[in-house]
Amino acid sequence: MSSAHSHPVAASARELIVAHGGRVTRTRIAVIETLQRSAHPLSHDEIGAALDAAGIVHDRVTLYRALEWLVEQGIAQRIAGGERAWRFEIRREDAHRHAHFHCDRCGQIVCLDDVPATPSPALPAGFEFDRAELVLHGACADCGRQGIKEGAR
Amino acid sequence: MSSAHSHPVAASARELIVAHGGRVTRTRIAVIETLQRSAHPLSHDEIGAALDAAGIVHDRVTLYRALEWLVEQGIAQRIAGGERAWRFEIRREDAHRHAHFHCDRCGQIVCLDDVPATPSPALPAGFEFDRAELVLHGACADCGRQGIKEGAR
DNA sequence: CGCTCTAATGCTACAATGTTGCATCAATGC
DNA sequence: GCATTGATGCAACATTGTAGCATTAGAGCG
Repeated sequence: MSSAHSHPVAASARELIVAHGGRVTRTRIAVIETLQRSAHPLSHDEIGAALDAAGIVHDRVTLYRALEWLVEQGIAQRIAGGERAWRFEIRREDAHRHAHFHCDRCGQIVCLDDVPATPSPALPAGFEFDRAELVLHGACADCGRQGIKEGAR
Repeated sequence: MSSAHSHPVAASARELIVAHGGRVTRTRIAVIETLQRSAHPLSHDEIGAALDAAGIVHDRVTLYRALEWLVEQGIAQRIAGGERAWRFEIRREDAHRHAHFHCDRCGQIVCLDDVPATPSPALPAGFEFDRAELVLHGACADCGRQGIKEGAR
């Protein structure tokens, strides 16, 4: 089960880890592969569930640290979802800076590969620009069809 | 005590509350005035501190609920800061949709009134657009001058 | 293969942020 | 002043994320 993705998997998890001077552990491999397989950013919780499903024994803290390391190494990146939990996705060279869509009904986050994240940051003097995060809010295709009620929460 | 702000206060807190069919309480008034006085979005914590400083007795939960109500009524709006805490600001008619800048060093959030939040949301079919949140990351004027080290966290 | 070194892990404990339930208080309308 | 009920305050809990530390297990080497 690794052929039907819109996002081609560039490097193997093992290669990525070694290339960044880290140790190859089951947790890191599983986390990277889970992220690579997913079409949208995942939360700690979702990644943890995926590891459980795959029978990978892991600790909550270990998962946090594995993700922290991936972000530090530039392998993955964090985005601030609509809720107060981080979400993670593999950093792909092709569509590195894209916007995200947050469904205010189901909480799902979708990558908008076509929408670039940052246009022209006209910042005040003295400010140093690093990156932009563009999150569109609304209802996704599934939720939108069911009619929008009671909005976000 | 309401003259030296860059953002002119449109309506009095009392008027705003009554207009939305709510009861005028000391907590709500203080929260609204605090937000109106601030040039940038505030977190629960910061608002709580402001109430304390003003001698307004209040409960943490009450503050959460007051803010929740303000957002429901459209008086205030929430933005997802870089950290996992919400930040709040008064919704102003003039610059309703502006971007925000998050300093990854000091955590401060600044309103970029000049930068519009959303250009052209070309969403996939079936998606319903509600609003956009554009957050630029980097170092603010104060932090940038001190040189950037150890990046975000 | 066995040994060493230390990066990662897996606890436990804790901090910060946010929510729920319920009894009490007080703003509003009469 | 009195009743009604929205708003508060408190306690208890849920979720998300961190810190400290002993133990485990990758990776390199003889």
